[in-house]
Amino acid sequence: MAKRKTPPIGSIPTMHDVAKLAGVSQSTVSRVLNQSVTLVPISEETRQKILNAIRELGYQPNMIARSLRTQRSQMIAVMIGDISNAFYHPIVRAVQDVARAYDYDVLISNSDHIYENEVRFLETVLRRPVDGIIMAPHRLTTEDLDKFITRSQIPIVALGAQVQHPAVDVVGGTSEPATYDAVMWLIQERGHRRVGFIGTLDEMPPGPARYRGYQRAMETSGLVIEHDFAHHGDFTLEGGKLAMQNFLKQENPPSAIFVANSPMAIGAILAAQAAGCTVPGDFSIMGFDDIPEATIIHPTLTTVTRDLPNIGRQVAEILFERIDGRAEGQGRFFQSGWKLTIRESA
Amino acid sequence: MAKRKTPPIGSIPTMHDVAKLAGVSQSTVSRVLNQSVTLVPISEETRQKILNAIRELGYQPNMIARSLRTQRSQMIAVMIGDISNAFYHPIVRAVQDVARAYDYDVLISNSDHIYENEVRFLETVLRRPVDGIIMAPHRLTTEDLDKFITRSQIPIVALGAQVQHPAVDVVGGTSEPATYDAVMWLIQERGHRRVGFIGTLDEMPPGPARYRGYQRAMETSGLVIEHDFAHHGDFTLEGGKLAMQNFLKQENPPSAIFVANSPMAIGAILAAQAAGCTVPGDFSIMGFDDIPEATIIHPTLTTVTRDLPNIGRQVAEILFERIDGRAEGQGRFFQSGWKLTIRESA
DNA sequence: CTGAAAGCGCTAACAG
DNA sequence: CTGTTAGCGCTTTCAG
Repeated sequence: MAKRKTPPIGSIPTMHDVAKLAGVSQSTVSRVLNQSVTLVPISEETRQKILNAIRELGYQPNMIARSLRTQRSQMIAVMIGDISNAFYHPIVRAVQDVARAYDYDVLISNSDHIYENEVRFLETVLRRPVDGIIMAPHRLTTEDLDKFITRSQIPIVALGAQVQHPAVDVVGGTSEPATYDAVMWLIQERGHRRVGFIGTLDEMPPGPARYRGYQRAMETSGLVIEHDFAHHGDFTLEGGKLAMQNFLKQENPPSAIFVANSPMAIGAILAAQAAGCTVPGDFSIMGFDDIPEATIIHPTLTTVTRDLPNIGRQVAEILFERIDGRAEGQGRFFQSGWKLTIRESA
Repeated sequence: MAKRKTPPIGSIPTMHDVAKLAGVSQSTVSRVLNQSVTLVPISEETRQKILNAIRELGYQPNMIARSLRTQRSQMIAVMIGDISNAFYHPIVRAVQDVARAYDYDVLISNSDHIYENEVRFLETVLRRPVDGIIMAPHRLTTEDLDKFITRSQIPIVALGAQVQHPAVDVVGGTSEPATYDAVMWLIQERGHRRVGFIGTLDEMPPGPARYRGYQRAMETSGLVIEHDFAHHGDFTLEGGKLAMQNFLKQENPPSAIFVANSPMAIGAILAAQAAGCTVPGDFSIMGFDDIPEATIIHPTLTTVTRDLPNIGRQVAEILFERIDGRAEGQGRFFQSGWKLTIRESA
């Protein structure tokens, strides 16, 4: 009696099937597939027999079984804040490219900046162990992260310096200094004295860091932040509109507004124009991150520009350094660069 | 001698650890976790002991081991054409929401419309068996798909009617009729006699279907498609600019242009304006799919509008019907609805 | 009501 | 150079 039935048509062949067809043992098949790992040589003859059998059956190794055995999943997880925000697109694309080069698959998750979703993401990667994590946490506390890290040991790279944990690598730290630069430029190059701010005023990153950069630039320049100079915005285009509408109601609004991200900056321009104001005539407006919409809007948007594809590559390479054991110990910090892209809106 | 060492700090607990702590066998733990499956009742006392142990250890079942055993991965894969194209965002978001409700994870992959990437995606889901696939194939041949399907048995739902396979469910079929409607509107409501077209003229979907809709509307109206009325565009904003530049060079260009997707339509508007032309004054321009950029551009873009979140939900629900065995047999076809969103550009 | 045992497909010692 | 064997963590008969 056969040990194993002929596999039903359409069922996926296993290593066993390959071994049977090639007339060798299953472990020999495994060896030729992982030749790099084993130092043991294999006779060219059996190698060919096995390779032929593999081709004939169209065999593909089952990653699930392999993962269970090796305790590696060949998969990394990425949590982004908002799939609609073009800021993330070049980053995701770059991460996928790097992962592909390392022969890894990518599990993408979208948090929509909601705390429950961020926690759920952590639970997911605990149940479905991935080999590494890239995330842009907005709501997660350092405590949540700490609880996760002591349980999981999975390397994490965070996008944005809001996270403070001795074990996680961080790429970011542009918010404060880049905002400072941008606001200084508005003041020194464009001669503004009354500069406003739209961004999160609550704890949600990267709100606070960008606000601090704004504050420092104003102070350095000896300018005061008047009572109504800063309005809250939720980092969406609609949020930018709402915030701008607050400025438009004011008696004596700022002449320039630094907006903490570009979708909001575009919303602000649209709201100003809807109210019959001109940009940059009545308001100079500056955004953060150079997304495609920045050149669709009229006037085109002046922005703080980071090299997003490069950040994506960096973040992924840093993660793979950990995964491959090329880096160990304390979490590292990488500051990414930026420049100002001057267009029409400021 | 202990059968199993105390798990090292930071290592993930297994069902075995839970069983030991609760003083029961591992299979009993499995039973309380899958209570719905088993019909066997479990004494409230052991149930509680086990639940407590689970809580104490913070145990989470290992999905990889479960998958190997059950031959189900609790994961679906989604292949989209272009992560930068806002068309996909509401769809991806809806799919994630539905998947979450079914307790599934989502593996997202970005093909960038490149044949090799699409093939690679198929290989990936063969090695890492997912329970279902949603894809927007652009370059894959029916033959590629057929080869895959006979090998894998994984249910597939395709977005867009370009795919013809007896086993795959399709959601789409709007391209031809919606384009027809849109072009008819340009002719009948706006009085255009000379209507042009930007889209793929090669085989790449959804180019041909939209071109056929355009053709039929022109014929029905007794209008001729002149030699230079249709230009090729690659479905990106830049591609739209290039195509428009061709029209701008012409002696006697069309007065209205139907553009096969909205990023290209925006590129066309930008190119026209850069050349000193006005929209809709010199050219009426109409796009396909209502993306956020449509209301950022000035003039705002008139589009064919599909209910994208609804399409995403539909596509996911159809897939889960297959996965759960609620649907069987022949691939089904679902036509999604559309309407015209009239704005300023046409 | 609960435990023992088999086995999903694979890798990695350990023997030859 | 190659085969045998023991699990990875889990579900699911099969016995009690």
